[in-house]
Amino acid sequence: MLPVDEDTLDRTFSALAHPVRRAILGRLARGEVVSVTDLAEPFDISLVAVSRHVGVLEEAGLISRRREGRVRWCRYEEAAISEAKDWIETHQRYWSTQLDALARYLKGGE
Amino acid sequence: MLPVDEDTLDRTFSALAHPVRRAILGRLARGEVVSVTDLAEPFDISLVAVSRHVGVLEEAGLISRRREGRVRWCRYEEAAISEAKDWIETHQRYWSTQLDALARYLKGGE
DNA sequence: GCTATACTAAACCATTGTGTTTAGTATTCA
DNA sequence: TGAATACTAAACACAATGGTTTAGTATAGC
Repeated sequence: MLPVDEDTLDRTFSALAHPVRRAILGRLARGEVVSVTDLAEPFDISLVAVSRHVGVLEEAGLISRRREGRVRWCRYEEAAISEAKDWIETHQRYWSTQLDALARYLKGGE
Repeated sequence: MLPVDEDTLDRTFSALAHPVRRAILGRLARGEVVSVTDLAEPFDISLVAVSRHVGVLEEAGLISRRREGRVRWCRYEEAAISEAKDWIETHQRYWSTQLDALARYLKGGE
């Protein structure tokens, strides 16, 4: 696994740390390609606020936007979130290894 | 999988969004049980600042602290990060499903 | 060309985050 | 008991976040 830039992880985890952004990302992750206006519809905040959340997700590389006339079509990009998952899994793996070693020790194995 | 509280995810992802906290968590995830002073040693920031980072990790449930005399021993808690990973995997799963459906469609399957 | 639509930019405000230094509280050790 | 150690709390400064409203830009449709 390639080492991931710390700033990239900062941006990715920060982007995931807001419920509106998680909801937007969750919708896009289903494969929908959606305009900013449509993305904003379920929320009680202004379109401006949603537009900025979308910007944060794009900055983090979690989504991309394609311009078509007046509309910006948003779609999911898988690479960034995979890096976040990889970070978590790496540390879970250390943890599991440690637990396994403890289990073997307690069982009297080597 | 149990639905996870949004606030919990907010706290978990926020906690993971700082490089010092990821480094601390990474160390503890290896199974080490470490005092706050020892955790602070590699960093160029004050012990006070590190103590607060540790507090953020504990608030998020990612670690726990046990008091023993003057020393607070910190250790990894696996539950919280698993929930974060579950959130990511759930959305990746939707995405994969979608990709699979597309692949089947393109191949002319049903 | 004029108006409506779909945004984004800018300015503002309140809150939170992250660092600092200084104090305060336990606990240990001489 | 008195000094050193291992923190945590409190107060401060400053930047970033997340919301608002108001403008501004570009496109679409009449």
